Amino acid sequence: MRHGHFQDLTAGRGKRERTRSALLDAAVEVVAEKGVEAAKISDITTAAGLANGTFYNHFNDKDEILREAAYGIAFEVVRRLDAEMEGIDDAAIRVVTATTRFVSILTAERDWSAVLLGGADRLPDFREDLYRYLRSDLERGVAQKKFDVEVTTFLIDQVVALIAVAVRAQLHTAPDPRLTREVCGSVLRLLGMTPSKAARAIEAASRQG
Amino acid sequence: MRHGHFQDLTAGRGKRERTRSALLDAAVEVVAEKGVEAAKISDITTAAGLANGTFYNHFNDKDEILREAAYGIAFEVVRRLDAEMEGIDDAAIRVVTATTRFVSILTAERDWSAVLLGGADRLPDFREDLYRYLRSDLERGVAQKKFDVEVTTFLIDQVVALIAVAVRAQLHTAPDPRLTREVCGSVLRLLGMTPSKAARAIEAASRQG
Amino acid sequence: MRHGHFQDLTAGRGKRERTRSALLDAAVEVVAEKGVEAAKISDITTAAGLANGTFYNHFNDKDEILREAAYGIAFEVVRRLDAEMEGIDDAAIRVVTATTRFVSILTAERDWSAVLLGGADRLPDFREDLYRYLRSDLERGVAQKKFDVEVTTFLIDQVVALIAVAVRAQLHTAPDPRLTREVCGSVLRLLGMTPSKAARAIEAASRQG
Amino acid sequence: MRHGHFQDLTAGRGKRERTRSALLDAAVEVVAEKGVEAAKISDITTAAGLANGTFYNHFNDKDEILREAAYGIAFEVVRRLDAEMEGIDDAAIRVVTATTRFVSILTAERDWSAVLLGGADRLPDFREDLYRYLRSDLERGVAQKKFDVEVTTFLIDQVVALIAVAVRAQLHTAPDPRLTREVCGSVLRLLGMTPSKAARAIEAASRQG
DNA sequence: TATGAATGAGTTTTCATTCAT
DNA sequence: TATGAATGAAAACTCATTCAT
Repeated sequence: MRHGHFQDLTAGRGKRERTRSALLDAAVEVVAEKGVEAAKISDITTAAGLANGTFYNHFNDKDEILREAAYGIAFEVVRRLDAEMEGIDDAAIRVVTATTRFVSILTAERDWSAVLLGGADRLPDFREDLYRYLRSDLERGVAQKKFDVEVTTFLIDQVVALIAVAVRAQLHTAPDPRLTREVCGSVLRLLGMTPSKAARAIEAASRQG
Repeated sequence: MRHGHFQDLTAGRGKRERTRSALLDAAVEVVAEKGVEAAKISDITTAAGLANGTFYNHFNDKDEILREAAYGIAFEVVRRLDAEMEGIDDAAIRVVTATTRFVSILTAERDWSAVLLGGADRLPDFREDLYRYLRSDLERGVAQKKFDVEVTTFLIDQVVALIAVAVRAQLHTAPDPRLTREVCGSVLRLLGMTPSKAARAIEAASRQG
Repeated sequence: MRHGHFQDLTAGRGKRERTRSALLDAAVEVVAEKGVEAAKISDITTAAGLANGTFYNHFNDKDEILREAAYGIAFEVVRRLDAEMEGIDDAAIRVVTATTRFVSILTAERDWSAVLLGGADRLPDFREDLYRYLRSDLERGVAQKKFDVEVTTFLIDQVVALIAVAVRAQLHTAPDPRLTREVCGSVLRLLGMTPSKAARAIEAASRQG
Repeated sequence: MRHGHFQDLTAGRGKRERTRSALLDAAVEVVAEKGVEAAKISDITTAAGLANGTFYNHFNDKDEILREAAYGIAFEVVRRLDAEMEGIDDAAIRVVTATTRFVSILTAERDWSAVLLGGADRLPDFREDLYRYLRSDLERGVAQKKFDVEVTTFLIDQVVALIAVAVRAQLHTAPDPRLTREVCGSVLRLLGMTPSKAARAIEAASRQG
């Protein structure tokens, strides 16, 4: 363990908080490396440089720590996204920006993807937040006559799946902006834009970002 | 355990084959119920009505039986698909038909999805087959000027992800043809068709099917 | 482990039953030696000459094996008692005989006491049987005008407590028939007999036994 | 934790003493609730509203605190008993009074029983005191020709066992003076009094008390 | 081949005890 | 002295795998 998002959050805080964060960061690291199922409690404590039993001073079981890790990461991702979205009015550009940024965050913080993907069903409320968020952008696009679709949960599922493909594709290789750009095009076309309009929106977004 | 695909395949055959099939069917059933990781060897033998140790007369470990189950199922899915695709020339209609049929097979045989989804990376060669297959249809569509995209593996990843969304959406509910139809539209738009052309292609495909 | 009651019971039976019995006998032995709380699962399997995990092929936890051991022993004690009580009509002699025999069984099979005493509350139904049994003898004594008490559950509690004192007293020393005889007197006096009548009844019982 | 016997004892004293008492009271409470074996050190400190490690500033282990708690309680019980016994000459009335009072103390201070019963073998010297005490009353009864028994340790074991039955019977229900009275009769009969004389002694004792 | 009991390494989990603050 | 987080030995429990029948 070197540092980690959770330890950053609790840097000045009490010892308990810092140990807890060390465990959370270690969990993220271990899950990224070995997968959710293969991650043992002892892997986590070892990665955190702590004794085995210490785990149980802070969490009841693997599920609990993973849920919390996933939630913390999700929260941070949203926080970073939010910052970039402010002031963007055009729905297409919003979608492109969000997608691009999302993928870029997850390819920068590689370990996060495994926890987020592996813990998707651990985060029903986060999922709801994310979906509300996306839904508002999609509806804005429909209102702006940019998108030609009916906005349903099922549609959002599809958008999310496309973005996940982009994340996964860059998970084990160097980040490749072209893939991200491609998937932005895919999302826009999925939402009913023609290939050419989609391409133009991406162009506009990249100028603006 | 009642019957199962693998037992159908080996109905008249020798005892060894039939036992083996019972294990494969049981594995599919158990994985569908509890997931790949939670499925224990003993769950499989129990579901098959066999003794614990019998497993090792046929397979070396869980991975092996799952790979084989996934492969057998994948093979059967392709077989059924192939039958329906013959004689269809229009790429858009081919894609719609394949998608529709694929989803319909997996929603009919519910247990198959879990094995296929959970065993995706266990089937590198099947994946290749599937991708070659899809690729030819997509390229045909580009040649026919129906699709306006560059056909890459990454694009196929996206198409597959959309189809998977449709399967997953119907996994725990009654099958809903509207969802399947919707996802067909999504795929066609993803491939660069306009919403209206996509809708028309779906219409045409459903008349033809 | 040498032999043991439970292994005697399952001598000719299948392997599963015999292993199970070995565990039960080992549990009795270990509990007698270290007490209920200090007895570890691994002590039991070691005493039985089995691997650790084997325990869980037969019982879910310590409580379960102890409950079963206590029940089996209780059953056997009752069986042996029953044999000796047949044909005795005089209630006082019945009580003396039962007490004497009970104490003698438990001092002969030393290990049984710990399990029976330690598992008393694990055996609600056995307790009920035992109480019904005692109650009938006490009521018989009242009907015969030998005993001058009101027969209540609370009274039986007291009789049982006196007998337990006799068992405990001989648990860690050589059996001493005088103690048993003494406690028989105590029980009869408790039940309202005069010291001299009580003494005579004991005399009579010992002639008869 | 509200108050407790040990805190009463050290009310005005220094902090160290008061903390120590809080632990003792907590130990009594916890043992009453969960039993000796199940009581964890951390249960005790938690019940005392203290930190985990504080325990070791005062006691070395669970055994030590329980021994001390049992001793303190035993001491207090004897103190209260003594007060009531003064000036009673008749041995039968002494026994009835002691029994009645003892049971009434333990049913009033419910938590004490568990510690006393569970810690019986932790208190060899207290046991000796108690036995000397009882022995002198029994011998007095024999000298007064009230009791018709040989006074042995084994006999005292039996008397104590009967009293314990009365305590236990009222442990989880509301106190019931009839049970106590009943057990007084049992003790007197055990000691060789006839039922009618025993009844009269109890009558006399209750008039006197 | 099928059986299913036994195995024991691998993990989880508990909790008395230590120790820096 | 009090704190309470960390420790790690010890115990419980799981389950893939072996093997005698």
